[in-house]
Amino acid sequence: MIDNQNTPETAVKQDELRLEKFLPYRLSVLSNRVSNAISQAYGARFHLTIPAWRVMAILGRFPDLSAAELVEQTAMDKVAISRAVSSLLKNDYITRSEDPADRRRQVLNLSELGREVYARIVPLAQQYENDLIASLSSEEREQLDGIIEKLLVRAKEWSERGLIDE
Amino acid sequence: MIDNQNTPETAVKQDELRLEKFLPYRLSVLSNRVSNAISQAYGARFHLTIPAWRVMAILGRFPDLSAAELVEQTAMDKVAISRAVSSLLKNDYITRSEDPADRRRQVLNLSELGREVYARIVPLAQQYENDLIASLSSEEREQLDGIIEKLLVRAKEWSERGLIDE
DNA sequence: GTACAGTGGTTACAATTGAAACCAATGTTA
DNA sequence: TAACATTGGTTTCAATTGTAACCACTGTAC
Repeated sequence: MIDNQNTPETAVKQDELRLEKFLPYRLSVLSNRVSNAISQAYGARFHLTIPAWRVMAILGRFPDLSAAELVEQTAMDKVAISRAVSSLLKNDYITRSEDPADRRRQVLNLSELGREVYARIVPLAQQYENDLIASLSSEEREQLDGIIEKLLVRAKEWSERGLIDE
Repeated sequence: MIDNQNTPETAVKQDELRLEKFLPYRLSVLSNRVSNAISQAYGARFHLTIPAWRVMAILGRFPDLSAAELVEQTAMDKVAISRAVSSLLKNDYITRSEDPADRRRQVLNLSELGREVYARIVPLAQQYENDLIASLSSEEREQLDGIIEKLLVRAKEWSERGLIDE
């Protein structure tokens, strides 16, 4: 429908932006498609939102965390964590206990039920990841790993040290 | 704060998910950080949301599109496009004219002002992209390009043909 | 012609999200 | 000890987003 012939690969004006090749845009499309697909898979089965599943995924690996430590681990904001935690408590997927040493702090863990759900979702998630990278060679997978790591470092610097030029 | 020593690279239990290495998660964190940083840069200066800027970016390259064609190009949904278009009209960043051949269809274009803004944002966006990939070698940049393309194809198949196993 | 399906686009309403205000407990300074 | 800043976490309210219903117009079948 859209005539592309006037913008051949070899001659792009510098003052034009080829959105379909613009990395931030491609990352956004890719990430949204992937997250939506996966969350449909487990969301329907276990009534989990993306933030809630993330909290479970972290607690599955690192027990005895507080909400603040979850914030630190996930880069999610504290309100999102708070809501995810309260919905997980309603589902009985996690437990919460007071820290006697600091009565503001509340220690979170997967419940028995939560561990069961976790154990069922993990292979599902891994299956999606495997399917996603199925068309990559093993060299490409290693390359991707290193590249993403570098990009994450850079993007984190932006959020910590402020933006370019400012 | 979190003790990582009990999960060395070399020995990960298969029934655990190392979220910080899980590709969908990393993509999400990366994409959010990048989009937020960039949109802060142009959003503050030009009162543009991410969807609105995307519409401008497409119209800057492909004039005379209708809203439906924007949907096709961007993979955004039609409501988001409609809202972006109406806010851009308010800003006088785009123009809208009826298609005499089909009175439902409305043809969109950057206005004079819109072209000026576009011309100022494009280098800004490119600067961010360059900064993001600054730590990649030129080989890595090419690798990334090809890899993302493959991943996008796969993820698109998910959204078109339904999920794995279903 | 009139019916009726399909398309372009907007509106309405509910769910999700984010920013800021807030409460309670702790730490720090004097 | 009293004052005040800090931290952990929740609530409130407004902005953003997604789904579905909707209106206007077009194309096709009869």
